[in-house]
Amino acid sequence: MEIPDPAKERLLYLLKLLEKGGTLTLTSTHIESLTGWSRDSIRKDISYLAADIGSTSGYDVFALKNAIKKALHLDRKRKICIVGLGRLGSAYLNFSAFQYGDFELAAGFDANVNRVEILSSPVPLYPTYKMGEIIGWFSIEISLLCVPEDQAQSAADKLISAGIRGIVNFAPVILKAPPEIAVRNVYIIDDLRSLSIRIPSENN
Amino acid sequence: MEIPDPAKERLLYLLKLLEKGGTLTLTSTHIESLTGWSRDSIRKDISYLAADIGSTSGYDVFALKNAIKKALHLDRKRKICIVGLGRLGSAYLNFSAFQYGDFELAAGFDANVNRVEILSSPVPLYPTYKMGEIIGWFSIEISLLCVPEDQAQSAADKLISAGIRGIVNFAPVILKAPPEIAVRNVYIIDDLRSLSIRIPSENN
DNA sequence: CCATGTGAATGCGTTCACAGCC
DNA sequence: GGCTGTGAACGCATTCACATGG
Repeated sequence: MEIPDPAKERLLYLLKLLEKGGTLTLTSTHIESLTGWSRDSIRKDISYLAADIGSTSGYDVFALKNAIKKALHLDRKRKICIVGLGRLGSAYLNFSAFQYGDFELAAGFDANVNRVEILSSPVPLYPTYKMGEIIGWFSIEISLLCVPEDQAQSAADKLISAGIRGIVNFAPVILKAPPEIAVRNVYIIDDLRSLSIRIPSENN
Repeated sequence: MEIPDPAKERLLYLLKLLEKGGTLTLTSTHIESLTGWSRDSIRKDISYLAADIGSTSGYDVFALKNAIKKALHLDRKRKICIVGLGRLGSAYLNFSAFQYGDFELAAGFDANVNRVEILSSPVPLYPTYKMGEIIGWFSIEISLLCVPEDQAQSAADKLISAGIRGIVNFAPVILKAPPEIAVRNVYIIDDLRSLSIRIPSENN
């Protein structure tokens, strides 16, 4: 059974919830109170997993986590890299979740050779022109794009021709990329707008 | 006519696109090539705006921008604040888009009184215990929540009882909040996962 | 009563198809 | 041919309703 996209997003959020909460078992009613989604849709979503995780007394959290990870293909480590080692990029170099989590930071890139040599980092750093070989060599799938606005598109182009599959874009631009490349924009103004349209009010 | 949620999200993205591109006029076919959405749904989305912006030769970009802003209630400034003035929070204090854009930074808060007094900032800073009065006084609608993980929930509780309407949460926790409070989580691991499930592949 | 799971029914968002216009 | 705009048709996601089990 193909999982509908909205259901995938909910399952992703549910996974996050399960990873935090300390309980061993959880019912759809309980999840409803935590998320606001209907019991029915929660049961349906979980049923898409086609795994044997529910009993008459709720879901086994451990089994449910694994089933979601498996169904959404989050059950293997993926390699990532950082392009642009300014303030933001170099901060992510030492982000602890990239050292023990499911996303393994494999390399950092910057056009400034000097910066590449001077920065201390737990992973190897390279000048930008080595992106092509390194990304293929390490099988890097996703890149954080942390370069200044005016360099974002050209850096993205290099990443794409190097074979990247996904980009987390921190620059306030809309990247042009072929549809098979997954792009996600992280920019505070977008978030504020998205929140604004969800805030109900007298005059809104 | 009530605008469907998915259409709202597309319109928000379209607005961003319009604000970047320098053209004066745009057709649905052109937007299709920029976004990958179908011409049909684009026309339908825009028709929800019920504004007179399309002609036989495409849409007037200026009128379209205004119509989207109006329909999504983005046609007025909203006040925001920052809670937690560590690395991230204090960086946003001086973020230029908060000085000329549609979101006006009105205040910053931190539990550490010393930090509140020492930091230089273009907006007034207050100790946390003043949140209640200040948020009401300035009609602040949205807060950036930049405190450490273990303080996120209690800070959120204070914001909510002070009357905040939306929260951009940078902490890697799931905030408990009543449904009428809009919450948006900004956390890189979530973005990476969301990208991962959209990356097609042989073994995915 | 509580729970999961699932086919069937509902309802909503997208797509279609065509009218109207340049 | 190009374009917008829109009711109608379609298809998919959610909800319902009920079977099954403790």
